[in-house]
Amino acid sequence: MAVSVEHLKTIPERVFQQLREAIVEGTIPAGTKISEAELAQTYGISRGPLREAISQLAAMGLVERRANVGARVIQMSSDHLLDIFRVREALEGMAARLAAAKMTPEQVQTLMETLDQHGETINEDAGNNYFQESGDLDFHYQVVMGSGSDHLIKLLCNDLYYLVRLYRYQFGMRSKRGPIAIIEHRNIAEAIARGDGEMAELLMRSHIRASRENVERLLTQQN
Amino acid sequence: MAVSVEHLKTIPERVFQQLREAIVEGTIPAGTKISEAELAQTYGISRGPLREAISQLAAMGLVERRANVGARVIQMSSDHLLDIFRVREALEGMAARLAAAKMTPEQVQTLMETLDQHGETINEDAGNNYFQESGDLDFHYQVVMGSGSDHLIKLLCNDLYYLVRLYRYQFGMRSKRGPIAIIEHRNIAEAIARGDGEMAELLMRSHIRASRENVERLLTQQN
DNA sequence: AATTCTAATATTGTTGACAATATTGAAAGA
DNA sequence: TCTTTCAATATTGTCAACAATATTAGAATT
Repeated sequence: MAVSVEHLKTIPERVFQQLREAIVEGTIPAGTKISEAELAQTYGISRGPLREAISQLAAMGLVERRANVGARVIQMSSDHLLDIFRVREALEGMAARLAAAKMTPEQVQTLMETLDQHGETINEDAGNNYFQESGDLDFHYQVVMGSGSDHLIKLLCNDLYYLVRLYRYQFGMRSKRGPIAIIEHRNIAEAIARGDGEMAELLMRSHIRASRENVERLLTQQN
Repeated sequence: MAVSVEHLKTIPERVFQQLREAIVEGTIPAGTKISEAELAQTYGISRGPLREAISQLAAMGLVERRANVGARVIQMSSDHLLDIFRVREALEGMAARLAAAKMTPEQVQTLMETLDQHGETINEDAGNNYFQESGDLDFHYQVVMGSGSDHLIKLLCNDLYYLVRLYRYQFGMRSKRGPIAIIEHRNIAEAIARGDGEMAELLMRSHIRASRENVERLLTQQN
């Protein structure tokens, strides 16, 4: 997922982004101790800015920090994961509702084109993999941006979606919901397109709830 | 509002809390430039830990930071304020739903007692002031804690409620919704008590929406 | 062998000095 | 008088050394 890199002005900002990506992709595996000395050397910086970056990671829940002991990459539990889905259901439901009222015709147009593209891709690779990884969040991302709510954008795009990506790397589930999910996406997009916020919220919540229930199922059967 | 002070282990944590309180209460007024040198001297610490504290404040949206320029206390706009209400509606609606499923009888008991107390208080001072300030957030706080969702607790109790308090100090509106609000609180609590999550969510959302619409009204008539 | 204590080591927390950037204000030119 | 330039100043960003705390390893004791 491409990330806009407008202002890597300061070292903490740059290192924060790099560490975040490394953690999300598993380059730094779950549970790993974050050694300040080691990382400082790796990035060729001093420990001051590094510590600020680590603070940010802790604030968004990617690492857990204990005083005088250090930080380690979060290890996501099932409870934690399901909890994230519930927050997403609430926030993204609201985002869809607002998007229906605020999205510009251009944004709606782009959204529809994205869905067309996903439709083709999903036929190509017979389903789930690519979609699960990248396309799904693309859709959600656009809806949230369309809501025009700075708070929703920050909470979802800057924080929660990174946790979602982390979970996908860590748990690595193959969901098979791809074909169904894309239909649900289309229904949501259409509700947004015709300005029906009530319905958009309803459908978005139901979409995310279904996703959560699917994960719940997979979790119980693999344990 | 009393704040649990278990771990002021490290300087950044302690100073973060102190600054947060000072900003919320207006001791450091909106728009004020945060001078690192000055504050470091005030608190008798060096700039390193102070900067970490400021980063945390920026992460939760209490100050805005620009590279090589500095941080200043946020000045809340009407849009910003209304945006917060929408996020609250989404998150607290979900919190109420979960609370209905998860709250222990003891927690429900405590919640009811809190409401009784508020009922008396509100009769005493004929209405709005005390309630608006402290009691209202008490209720919401308890519901969120009862949800058992770590993410909701963090987002609401650690972040958003401070912004809400900041707005109350900054805008200083007298709402007159006190008596109505307390009835709504009671209805929500009863839905939670009988385990009706669906209804609890509905009522909580409607409660917060009414609050937002009230603020919206006050904003347009005073401008 | 297991446990407790202690000293050595390693890691995080904090500081003060230095570097880089932005702001200010006065002088010069239009 | 207004604008522009540029040097002086102040402020933020970064670093490397020092202090405080936690972890580890080994010796002593049971």
